[in-house]
Amino acid sequence: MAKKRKVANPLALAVMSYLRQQPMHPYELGRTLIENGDARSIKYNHGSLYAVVRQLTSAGFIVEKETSREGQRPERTVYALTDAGQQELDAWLRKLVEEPEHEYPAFGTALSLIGALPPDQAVALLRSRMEHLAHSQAETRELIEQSLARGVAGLFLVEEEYRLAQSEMESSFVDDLIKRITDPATEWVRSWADFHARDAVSSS
Amino acid sequence: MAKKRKVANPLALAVMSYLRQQPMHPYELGRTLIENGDARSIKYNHGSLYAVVRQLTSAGFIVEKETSREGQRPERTVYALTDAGQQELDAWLRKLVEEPEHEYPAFGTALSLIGALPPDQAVALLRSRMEHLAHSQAETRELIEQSLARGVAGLFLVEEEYRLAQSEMESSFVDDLIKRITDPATEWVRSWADFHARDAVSSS
DNA sequence: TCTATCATGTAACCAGTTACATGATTTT
DNA sequence: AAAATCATGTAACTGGTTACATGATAGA
Repeated sequence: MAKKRKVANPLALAVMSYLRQQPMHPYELGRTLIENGDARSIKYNHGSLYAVVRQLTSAGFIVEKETSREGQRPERTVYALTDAGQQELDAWLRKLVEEPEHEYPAFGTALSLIGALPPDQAVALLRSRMEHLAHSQAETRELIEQSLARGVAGLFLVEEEYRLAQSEMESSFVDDLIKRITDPATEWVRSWADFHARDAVSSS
Repeated sequence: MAKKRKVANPLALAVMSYLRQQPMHPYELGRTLIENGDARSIKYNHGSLYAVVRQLTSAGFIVEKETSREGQRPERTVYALTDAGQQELDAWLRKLVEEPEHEYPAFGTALSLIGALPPDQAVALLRSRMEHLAHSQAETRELIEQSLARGVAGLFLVEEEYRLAQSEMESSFVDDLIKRITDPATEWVRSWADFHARDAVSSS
């Protein structure tokens, strides 16, 4: 039974990673995350950030370094990474890079229950999905090009390239799936359609 | 701002989908989910199931149909899908099939922070990942074949095929990434390495 | 018969989200 | 000078997970 991380939210990983460069206060962490574009791969939520910072603190991975107040603004508490934090960051990141995790993408869920829709409807929806995918791919490609043009190093685009590759593979998968469903030679479509034929009759 | 679903947990979708076939009690829903293999695409947790059932009930998507007690076993409460539930199920499933969602796969997170590791370590870990991927692909392929051999209809394997396709694309992406990192012609690797060279010296 | 596993559910706890608060700065 | 937005944080709520409880059945 794999030891659970004391703090499991990916936001915490980003927080530790930023704090390794330099101590910061939470709000600044959030801004960095956004500006940096990391919020595209790590779900960011203002409220969660403070929660995560609290958790990291009580786990001993970060410490309050100083508390300063400017004028009448709320206090800004600056945090720094501890030694334990360093180690946790390193171990966690390595694990993430090395070991694939079992995940639950929404489209997987959709596919596992798609039988609940009649095949012709499923096909129509899948076609529509293809268009959505094409749009978002175009956007991602543009984002990558613009970034390169602005001189962003390739290292920071790998993650977008990954997103793009995923999306492209999904497109071809869906394309193929549509073909299979609409191909009269695919035996299982028959029973699928029959199953729904009953419904259609009884609900009319 | 997209209307939020009253009940958002994917488990709820599976529950409604099963209840459309026939009324059941929660424990049976759980068993079905496992036997059926749907737990591979929908995260299942015994406790969450009861939570979700409660939520669906108070949202009016399912109702308590009867409560029976056999011997001294705990009561079994049987639930049935309501009309509102039917509609919610249909709308939700369609949306899931039609609209790609922005997601946060763990490897995306890893890639967005991989710069925090020195490039040679990154490469070593990525190589190791390739092996893990190969193993899990072999398992999935086997699962698919065995299922086909047992006469499972192709419709119920689409989701595993999707998982496999994803994993395969990840393999080729990682393979390519390793090549780029180790290719001396890739300019950005230089600055990446330099960045870590400082660390290595200062921590010695 | 003792122990494990199945069958079924409840309750306490915790992580994460939504909503609120409030001074400072910029825009209209 | 009113309105909007930024900067910074806290607090209440809720969804989901872990842990507990308990009778029934099956293996050792």
